Amino acid sequence: MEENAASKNFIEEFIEQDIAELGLTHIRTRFPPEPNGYLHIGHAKALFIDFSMAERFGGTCNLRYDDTNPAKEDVEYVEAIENDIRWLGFKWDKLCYGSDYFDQCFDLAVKLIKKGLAYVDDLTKDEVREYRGTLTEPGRNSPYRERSVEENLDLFCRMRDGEFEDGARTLRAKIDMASSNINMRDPAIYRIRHFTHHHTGDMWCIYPMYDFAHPIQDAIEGVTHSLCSLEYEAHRPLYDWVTEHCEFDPRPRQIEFARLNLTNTVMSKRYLRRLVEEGYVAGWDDPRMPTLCGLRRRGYTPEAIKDFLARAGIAKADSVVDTAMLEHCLREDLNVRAHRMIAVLDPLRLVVENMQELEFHEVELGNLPDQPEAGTRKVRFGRELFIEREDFAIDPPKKYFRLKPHGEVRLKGAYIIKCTRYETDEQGNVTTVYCTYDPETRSGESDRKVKGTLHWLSAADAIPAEFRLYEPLLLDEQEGEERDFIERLNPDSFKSLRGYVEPALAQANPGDRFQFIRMGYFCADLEHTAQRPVFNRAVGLKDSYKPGAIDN
RNA sequence: UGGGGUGUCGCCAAGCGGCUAAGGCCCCGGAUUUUGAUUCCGGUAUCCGCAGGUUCGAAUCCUGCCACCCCAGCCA
Repeated sequence: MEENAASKNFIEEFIEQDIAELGLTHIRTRFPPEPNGYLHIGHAKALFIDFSMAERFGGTCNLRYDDTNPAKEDVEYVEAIENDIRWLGFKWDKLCYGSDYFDQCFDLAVKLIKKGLAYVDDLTKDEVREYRGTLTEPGRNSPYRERSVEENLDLFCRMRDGEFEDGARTLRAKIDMASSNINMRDPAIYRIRHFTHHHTGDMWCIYPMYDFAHPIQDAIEGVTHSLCSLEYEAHRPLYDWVTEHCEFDPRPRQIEFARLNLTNTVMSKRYLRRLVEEGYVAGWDDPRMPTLCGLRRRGYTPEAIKDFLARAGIAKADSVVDTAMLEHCLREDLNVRAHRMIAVLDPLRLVVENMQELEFHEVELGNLPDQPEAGTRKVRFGRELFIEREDFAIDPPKKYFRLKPHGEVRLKGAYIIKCTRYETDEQGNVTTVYCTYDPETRSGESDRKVKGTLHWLSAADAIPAEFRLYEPLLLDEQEGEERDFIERLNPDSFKSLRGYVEPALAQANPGDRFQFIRMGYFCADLEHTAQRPVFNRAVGLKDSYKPGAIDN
């Protein structure tokens, strides 16, 4: 794997600069998911950046649950998150919970109150909104803004002690209601939430806001670089305000990068949740989902995902990366290691007329091209075979290299056959194709060339299997008005086919990946068993055959 | 509209005042091929959002304009 050593991304440049100017000796980052959903490939980008930046400078990265809002979070997700991160192959230094710092957050809030930098506000949610002003007009000070330190301390402690209802009061940072940056107009830093927290139980009924808790968590853990996505850029002044006035030293630095977008894919948790809850997909791990569990079930490898992320790059420009790039990375990874097997997804009966009923010839197939050390396996060639329905055409288009009446084709690893005739049903559908094989053309024993090579299965040995084929969940965005994403859903994103696989595949375990020759890369599904084989197509092969093409 | 960002090939993305604007994906040729796969060669921006300016010289500096994204949660 060649590396572009010369080119650094902007985050590396910042970190190098900080190392040189601040004399940092240990770089520490953190990956801070909120446990309110499953990780998707967008999170994988953040993960990749957090871990790779730390690693590049010999530092470490913590996994920290950003769990300051008990109403949205659940333990169900914390286990799934750890599992997904491990699957990707990242190793965190410390496993932390933001909620483990609630004591410190509370103490720091008290400290700010004592410094005259925070106050308890009695304004309602609606009033706060009114007082905040707009993008163009400054806000007004809350009538409670000038309460004494003593009163604020008393009220804040009573908030903590559960004396007030949810929403009755908040603790606000006293900054500047006229700031051109709305995030600095006395942001709420604590709110009352009588809610059982998945990690701290009923210990607290007030919870710090992200903008207050996050910089504190970073500082406490000794995070040097807090890497996050672009939408937090406007919050950076507040992040810095918190670490400054809480008097942390050294202080972490927040750096923002553009999040990942993929063509024909939704990434927002809100939309993914709708897909699951409204039944458009089978679950969070539906192979069409961009979740890590979905990609895993689909057959994606951690290596392919990380390679993709590295290739897509890290920058600040909003972008939408072509899903073709992700698919390319998977093919490139699987090409060198997925064993070549045979599956006929849409079977058509082929009878070799010059073979006897119980006559079989054993032929050997290589597991990996150009890699004899990957081994071989033996299969039987017999009178009755299955070929792919699309590999036979009565009236083929030009440049059709497959089987046609009186045409010749090679059966992979076996013989060259010649089509003699075919039968159809009343509707004209082909039911059986007949051919003769040429005994002189056994694989490896003949120089005779024919243009086409087909995959095939011996009907006597083939095992019934289900194949699940996937297409993008979303259709291309139309020009002009934006539709609700539900209307963009691809009605044909999932198709199930009943066909056959070669006997060796019965031994496959869920998660095993193969290339089914000429059909694509497949992965044994979670539900796969020897009795009921099920394979998901992770990605098709590149295909330069264009049946409709006009040839000159 | 106030603030904060971003604009380099169809899609990502290098480039940080000086040879003919990296690379990847996609696409198109051609060679090899018992996967129309892989592999291998070769091709694809006289131009860097637009307009001015500075300079011997700019995608890189300056000015103005345009487009897009983010911020008015007691979400993260």
